[in-house]
Amino acid sequence: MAPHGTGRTRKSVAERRADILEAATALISERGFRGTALRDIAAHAGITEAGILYHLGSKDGLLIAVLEHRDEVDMTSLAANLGIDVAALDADPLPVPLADLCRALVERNARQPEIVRLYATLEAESLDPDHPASAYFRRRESWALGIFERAAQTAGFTDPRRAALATLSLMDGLQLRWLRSENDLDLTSAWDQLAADIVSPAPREGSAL
Amino acid sequence: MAPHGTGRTRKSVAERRADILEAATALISERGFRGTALRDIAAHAGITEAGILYHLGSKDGLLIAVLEHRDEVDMTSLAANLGIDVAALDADPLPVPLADLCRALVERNARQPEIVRLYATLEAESLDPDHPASAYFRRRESWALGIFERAAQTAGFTDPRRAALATLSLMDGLQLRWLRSENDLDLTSAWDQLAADIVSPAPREGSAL
DNA sequence: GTCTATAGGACGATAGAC
DNA sequence: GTCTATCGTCCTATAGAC
Repeated sequence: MAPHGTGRTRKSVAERRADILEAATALISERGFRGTALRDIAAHAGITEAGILYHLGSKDGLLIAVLEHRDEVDMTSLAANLGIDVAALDADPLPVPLADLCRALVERNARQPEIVRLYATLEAESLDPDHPASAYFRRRESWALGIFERAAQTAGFTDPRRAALATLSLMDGLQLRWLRSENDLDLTSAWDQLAADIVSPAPREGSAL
Repeated sequence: MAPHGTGRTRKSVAERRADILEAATALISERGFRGTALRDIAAHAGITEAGILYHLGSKDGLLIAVLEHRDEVDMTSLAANLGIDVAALDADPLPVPLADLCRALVERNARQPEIVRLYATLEAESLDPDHPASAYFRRRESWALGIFERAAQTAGFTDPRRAALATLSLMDGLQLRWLRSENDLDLTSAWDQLAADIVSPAPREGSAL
């Protein structure tokens, strides 16, 4: 059953939305949300400013749509890479140990630097409580800490919370460096080197975590 | 000898500059550089937009002045905290081991969250090569890697470069989390917990770095 | 040395034609 | 469903009065 009956529209609503979100994602990851004009997004999406506002309501609404769309895509591909169901990402004994979770995330991120930059930029920008994505990133942070903590439990860490905090922080910091000097730093191999001592629980007393 | 002879000016040029830089620092750390209007900085500094441009030349010039001013202040206080001379920060066998360097940095940062936020925000924003602070942050990154690497050498790491990368990344990531949830995270004690296994060289084979 | 006044754009959003 | 036209606001920067 088609969206509606006229049959005259060249692009469906969904296709338009996808075009807009794609253009917005690319530009916002380059210049930040506040540094990107609706005009430029419109030009890249082959539509006018008014057209965007018709589909997304406002510039803030566009940002939220971009983020939620990325979440959907990313969760699906993450689960696929881990060989588990999307729903299993919320399971309490997470069926994946910390090292595998990190490896999958890093591998995926290495393939999409623009997206990583989008999140890095917005994560910093949204530290301001007045930023439209502030609430979104607070939710996201506690979700991330949660899944990392469950993965650390699966891996057998004595202090899963601490392991989660260390791993997440190291990953964020490394990705920032990778984004700045994309040439002389390979994200995946750098991660493998740096994370070796953090990502697996201590074999015995002495190298704690 | 006073700045000049009229004796009528209520505030000296240096004082004006200081007022402007202080207001700019506070606002830019809240909203990012591109999200902050000259108008607002002027209002907070008790001056007009034209007044700021007279003193700093342009908005980009203001940003560079803010960053260079912070560098001056921060280098001085860092050296003082470490009990060494400012010039010694550039010495090649750095007279300070990695753990002490990190501890001093974290302690200082814990006392000035707004400044940490300024750098976090700008560091992300300036990933765009067109950003006015892009070159500044590239220089800063290689300076930081350099001093961390020398501190790692002093501490006796077998792979100082790797230790520097890991430590810097962990610190940046942790500070980002601290900024987002300032209430339930004490930066200094969190750092002490997370860094324990990274910041000192392995006593023997098994917990590498 | 600092101000007022204003130029000259870019911005997000709305109204209404098609 | 998408456009054109436009509003009102905000922006950086300059010129010139004081």
